[in-house]
Amino acid sequence: MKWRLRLRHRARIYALRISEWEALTFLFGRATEYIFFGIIKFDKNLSSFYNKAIMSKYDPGSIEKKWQKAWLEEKIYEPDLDAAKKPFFNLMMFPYPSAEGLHVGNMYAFTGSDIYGRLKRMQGYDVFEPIGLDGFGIHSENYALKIGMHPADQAKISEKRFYAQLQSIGNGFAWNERLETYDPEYYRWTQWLFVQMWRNGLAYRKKQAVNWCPSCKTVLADEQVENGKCERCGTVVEKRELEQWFLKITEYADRLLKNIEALDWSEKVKIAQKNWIGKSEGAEIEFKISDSEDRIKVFTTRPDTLFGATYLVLAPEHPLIQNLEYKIQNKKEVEEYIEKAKTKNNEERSAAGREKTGVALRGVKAINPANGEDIPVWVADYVLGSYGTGAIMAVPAHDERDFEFAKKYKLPIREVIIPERIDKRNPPVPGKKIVERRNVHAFVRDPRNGKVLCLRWKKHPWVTFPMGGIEEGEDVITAARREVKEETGYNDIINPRVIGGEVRAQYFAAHKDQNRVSYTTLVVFDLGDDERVPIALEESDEHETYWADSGDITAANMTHAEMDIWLARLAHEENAIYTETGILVNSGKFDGMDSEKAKWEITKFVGGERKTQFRLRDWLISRQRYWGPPIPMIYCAICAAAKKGENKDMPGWYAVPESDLPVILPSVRDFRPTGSGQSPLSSVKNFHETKCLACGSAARRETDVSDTFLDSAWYYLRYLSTENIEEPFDKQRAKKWLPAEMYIGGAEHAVLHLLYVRFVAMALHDGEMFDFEEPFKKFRAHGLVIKDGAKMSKSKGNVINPDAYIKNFGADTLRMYLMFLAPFEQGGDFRDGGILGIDRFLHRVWKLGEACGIRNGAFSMQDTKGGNKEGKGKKGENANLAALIHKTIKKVTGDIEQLHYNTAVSALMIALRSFEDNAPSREDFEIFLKLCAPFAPHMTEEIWRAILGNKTSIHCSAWPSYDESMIKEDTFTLVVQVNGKVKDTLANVDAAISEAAAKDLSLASGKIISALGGKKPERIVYVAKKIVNIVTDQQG
RNA sequence: GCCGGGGUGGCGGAAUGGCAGACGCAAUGGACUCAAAAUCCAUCGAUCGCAAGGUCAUGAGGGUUCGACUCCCUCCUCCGGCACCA
Repeated sequence: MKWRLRLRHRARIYALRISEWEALTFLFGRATEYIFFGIIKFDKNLSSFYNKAIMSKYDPGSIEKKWQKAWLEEKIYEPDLDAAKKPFFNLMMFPYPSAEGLHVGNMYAFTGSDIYGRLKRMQGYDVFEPIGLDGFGIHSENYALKIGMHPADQAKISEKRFYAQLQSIGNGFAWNERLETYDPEYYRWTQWLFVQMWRNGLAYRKKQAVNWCPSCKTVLADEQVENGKCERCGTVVEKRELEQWFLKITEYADRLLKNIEALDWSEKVKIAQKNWIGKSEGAEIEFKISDSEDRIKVFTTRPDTLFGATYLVLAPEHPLIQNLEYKIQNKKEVEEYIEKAKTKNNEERSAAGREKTGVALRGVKAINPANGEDIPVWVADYVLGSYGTGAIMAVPAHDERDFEFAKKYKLPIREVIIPERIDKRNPPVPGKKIVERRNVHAFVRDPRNGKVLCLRWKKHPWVTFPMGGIEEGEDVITAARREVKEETGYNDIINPRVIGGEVRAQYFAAHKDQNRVSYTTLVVFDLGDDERVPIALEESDEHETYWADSGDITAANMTHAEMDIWLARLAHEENAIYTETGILVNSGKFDGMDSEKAKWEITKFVGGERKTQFRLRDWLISRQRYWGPPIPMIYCAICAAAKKGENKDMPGWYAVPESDLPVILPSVRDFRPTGSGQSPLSSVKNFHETKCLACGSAARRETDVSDTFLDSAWYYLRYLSTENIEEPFDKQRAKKWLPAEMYIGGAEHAVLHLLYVRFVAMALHDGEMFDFEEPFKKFRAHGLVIKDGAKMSKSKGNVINPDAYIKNFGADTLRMYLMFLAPFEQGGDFRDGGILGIDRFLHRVWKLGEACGIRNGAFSMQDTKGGNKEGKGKKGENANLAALIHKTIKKVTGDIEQLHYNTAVSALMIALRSFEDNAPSREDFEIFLKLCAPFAPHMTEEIWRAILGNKTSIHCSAWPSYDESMIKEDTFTLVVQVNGKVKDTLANVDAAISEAAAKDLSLASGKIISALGGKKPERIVYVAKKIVNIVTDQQG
């Protein structure tokens, strides 16, 4: 595709040259002709050729470079960070420099963000749009490893390349404030941030099972593991017991969750964060161990099902297993199971279709505190050690996982919650007697044709299955058989199956004049043979028997209020378990109670405690890699032995004093990851050997580096004070510029960067560094640029580099094309073909600009005659043009505010066409040019300054405002419908027309008269300034 | 499985209760040209019809409404996110 495009483009340029040459020769020819004949006349044809000959060609290459340089010199994108009156922080996610350089996906995001910023700048805000590089981290390090370069050298190369590319796309970046996370002047403060966390008790070290990527040879945070795989390299992650540094993000779980509600952020990011934080409300309940002082605490969100808890399960990591050793009779078996569970990697543990495994702790019994029953205790790896208390009560009747496990190991299943339905067709009548009953419904199917045995009631509009009450001492199947025989006479019914448990229903039984509360069981039979016994008269008086098609057995056709539940259970048969809330049964004194109420009543009853659990876990920030900021901590073994240190829970650990920061990442030749759980720095003696700050004895520096996401968790703050060597950021400036007005970036960071950055801001807020808790007022996730139906990625080989497109068409064309593809927040398909449409558009704008310039005398060789001729005699059109201009201002402004760039561009295209037909005044054209400026900053600047002769940048000019009264039209097109179908449109109807007049006008239309065909209008609907709908009596 | 977001011409998309397909791409025809390119003009959902005009069309089916791409219900399907979280 690419070659074809290039060819076309070359052909175009070539053709352009020819046409210039042609124009010149033609001009010479005609000029001689005119001189020869002595005719002093410029005809229109000639003047247009003349124009063509003198006009410059739109050459984005030179124009773009020229203005990029001029903007830098004039500093038009550098707001005064201290004195700005209307600060507007327009932030975009900074890129991590990758091997391929900037790709179209990055450019898409930056352009979208920049257009928004440019609108705000022209609206009079002091827009601050900084840029930098997130250059530390595994991503960059792996690339350096691959090409055999040192990451620091590689960074310098990437830096140059990225900045050149970022320069070429024409964004209004504040280049003075750029930053790189690997710059010691930057990571000095990343380390400072860690020290603040440490001092505030938010950083700690702990040994636990962590995610280890065997390919990246480092540990990872939970957020960096996707489906059990490393988000960087896709390798299956293992569990390793390691001592690591964590940041206590869980301490902020509740606030992080609560604040989400009020954020003006993309909804999908908010939802992803909510899910990730995963708040669950429930209870902690203690189970005593028989003949022991030990207790097992479980967390459950369903304490209402406690009476149905028929066993307990401990996670393999659960510490109590060690305590109970003396009681466990099958110790060896249990130990083997635990050992096996440990070595299982995440994939095996979570693979689809996995089967649950477990081992009973023989000799250990727990006591269900609700009913005093002895229940078995199992160990199984479907229970996670890291969530809740690492132990659960299993309620197989009401939990799918427990059900699966109980079925496999033949553990008892006891139903304690049943659904309830209130019959909408025969609702309970207040004041009537309430009678409780146990019922059966018999579902009898004829296996030959699938038909189902039903009753049609004679005195009531009911259709039911054979049904009735269960008599004293009778079991459900016997009762169902009896009812079928009594009511229908069928005697040979076989294969009885009870489907699920009881369902409670409340209804009014009209034939008995009482309200019923029924507990009904569904029994399914197959029909054996057609033989029937005679039925009693009182039965046949009540109802007739018939066979219904299985398709007619629906909740709408059948009278049973439980029908929807029956249908769901019939579809699943034996696996029909009920996991929702309902009414309690088999639960002693709580029988009949509503689940929601029973949750807390039962918790209280057994002395449990209400508890909130979060799914979120602490942020693991150590990395056993080289390319990152060393964690600024020192460990002294002597102090540790003496239990001395800055934090009594972690004796021996000291933070590097702020005055000693940064701890410089030493330049070492061998920076490869070791794979031993130690960082490469652990072998650099002169790095880690140091003295204890407290006692002066030999001590060791921490050799792990911190996660890249810590670098990016505060970068927006540093942008404000890149020159400041005294402090990480200037508090006054932070107060002035933050929270940022707009933040644009990818949705893939929903639970990574966007969660961490909120956490860090909250922690700094609590450390009284600033007033706000949330750093970004508004966040919008941009869509992805798709190529050939797939996300752009190196492995798919469909990454598009913008450079070639910028070279061929110019950055302006590419910018506008990207924005025109699809709604910005949705993303779109990058196809080579579409760009030509924008290319044409910009050439037309250019031409119009030059024509305008000529008319206004901006060119030395002016064609006044031709210009005047075009400009005059079209007064009638000008009123419409004015309305269009105001409409376009409104549309473009509104669309940019909402990031609907594609429709803004479309509005500009419509306006351009009208301008071409109507020869706009200079003022009108300038308005149009301003509207284009955010999309095509270079070309509009060239026209604005070089052609129209303005002295200052278009990007600092005032955004045009519109006048609502100019948009209002005097007339409108009235659409006339007959029975909802358009039959006529009446143009130029007075906007002030009355309803009656509009109706009369419509009825007078010839087309309408014939469409009505003599039928009388029954009703006429009129919607002001839009539509008349004539409804005739034929309409149903 | 659960939670989001989609499904509209040959293609990208527009229209959030009122003329479905704005705008653009591609395609076709024409003008200009010795010719080509560029440019300009016209056509461009399907179908019936010589035409006027009719009929059908926004994933499928139902519903609400004078009127539904738009609101409600059921289902199909694609794309994201989470996934043994008790």
